[in-house]
Amino acid sequence: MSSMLTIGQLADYAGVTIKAIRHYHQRGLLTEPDRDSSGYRRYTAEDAVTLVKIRTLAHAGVPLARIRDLLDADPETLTAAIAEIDHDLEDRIAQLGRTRDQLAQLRRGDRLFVSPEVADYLDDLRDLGVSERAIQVERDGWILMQTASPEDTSLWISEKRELMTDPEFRALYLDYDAAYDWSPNDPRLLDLADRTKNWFTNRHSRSESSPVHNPAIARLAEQSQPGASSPAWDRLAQLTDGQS
Amino acid sequence: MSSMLTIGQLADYAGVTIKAIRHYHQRGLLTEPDRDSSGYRRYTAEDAVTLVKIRTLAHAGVPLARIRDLLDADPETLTAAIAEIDHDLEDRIAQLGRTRDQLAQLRRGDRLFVSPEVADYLDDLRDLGVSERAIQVERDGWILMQTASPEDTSLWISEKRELMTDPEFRALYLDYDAAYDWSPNDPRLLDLADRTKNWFTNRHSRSESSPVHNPAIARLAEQSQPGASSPAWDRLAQLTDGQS
DNA sequence: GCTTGACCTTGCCCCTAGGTCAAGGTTCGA
DNA sequence: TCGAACCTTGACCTAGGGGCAAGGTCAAGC
Repeated sequence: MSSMLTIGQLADYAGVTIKAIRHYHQRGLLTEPDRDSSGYRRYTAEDAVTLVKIRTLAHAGVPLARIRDLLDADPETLTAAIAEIDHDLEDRIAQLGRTRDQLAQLRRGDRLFVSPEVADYLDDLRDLGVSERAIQVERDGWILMQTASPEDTSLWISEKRELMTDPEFRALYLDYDAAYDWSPNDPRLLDLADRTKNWFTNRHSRSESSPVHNPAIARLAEQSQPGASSPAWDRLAQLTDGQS
Repeated sequence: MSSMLTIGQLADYAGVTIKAIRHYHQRGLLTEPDRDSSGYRRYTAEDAVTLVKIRTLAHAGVPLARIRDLLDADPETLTAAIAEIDHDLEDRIAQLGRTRDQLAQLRRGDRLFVSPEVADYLDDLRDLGVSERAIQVERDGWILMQTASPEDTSLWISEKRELMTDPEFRALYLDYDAAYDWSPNDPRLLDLADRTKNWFTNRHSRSESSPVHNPAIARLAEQSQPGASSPAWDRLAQLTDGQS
């Protein structure tokens, strides 16, 4: 009977590779057909139908073992299974859409690496004119904070945000940022150290001190990064620590 | 420095498994960090950033080897690569949508297994009142035909369609279908055989014979399927062959 | 001080869904 | 009749981890 298909013809018809068909035989999805006189596999139209079913389910991401079971399940079970598979597919499509969004964020900056509220905060710093170096140090600090106690991050962020509403603090922040590159002998360091001590004193009198105001936190985050300090900052640390 | 992450903390932060991180170390995607005094890996915030990048690209289906290259590529190369990856993702989403359509067809019938024009033809047969058995035989025949010479199928289908516009042929087709279950001694077989011979005679006189009119084709397709003949049909074959 | 549970370490084999040779035998078309 | 295109089995390879074994370590509670 010449009206039977070779494995290559079957593969072309169903849009799969020969290797895939042999794999399906091995997994018991498609029964091995009879061989012709030269040992070639010869397939029927029914095999083609089964193979198209297999291909469709496999493209939908159904594991081969499950496909095997579905192929000889009763129609209701099959219908229910297809509904479920379709649902999964819908979810996966949505997930891929989300991945595309993340990919777009990856292209644009660091929004992806921290929680949205931290990202907003970093954007605000950027608007204030804070250097990229400082922002990176901040970002890394927040990442560490989030791993340590994710629930608290939100609170800490809002406290830091409030702090930033104080013009004097903002000015100090920016000056510290700028001072990073100064010479340790720069006379402006003395003034900056003075203003820092004053700010702390006033702050203490105005409200109870909360952990976020502790400069140790900032220093911790900074020091976790190599190159996060500078001669000028070391000098500043001396000037403020020595007399507080 | 306690502000460094253990592998578990890092994994939680980035939303991957510990095993995946170790796998990324092995593949050179993430450099092995320093160990603490007890041999535990200790990670920095920078590692977290890198890991989130890796996770995002991996979710997008980028092979790990490619991710490794992208991680230390220059920004333009990266941007171009991301654009390309995004494109692929778009394609894959579209493909999954198509798979969903096919899944829906799988649920509803055999449309999926043959080309649309064959499916339309089979639907017409169904409307004509042809039995499901016969339709299955037809379907399998068309599948074999499509694998043998896909380009010609369209032509053959239109010829068969035209044939079906002949009321006498339609009647013969339906009667043959019905005769499948008859007893080989059924007197109606004689009449059917006569009408068949007459039809062929008239047909021959009306137009030149084209291959599609050759009943051998139909018989070939039928015989490729076990149970595709019956005592009554065997008798009919005798009655028509014997005298033609 | 001891236990318990949660963490970390390396190493090994296992999985899916095939792809890629290699080393032949077969069939088809010009 | 000859080369191209097919078919056969077998063995090995791949990505992206999962799971388990057989430990070492750390922090909390009693």
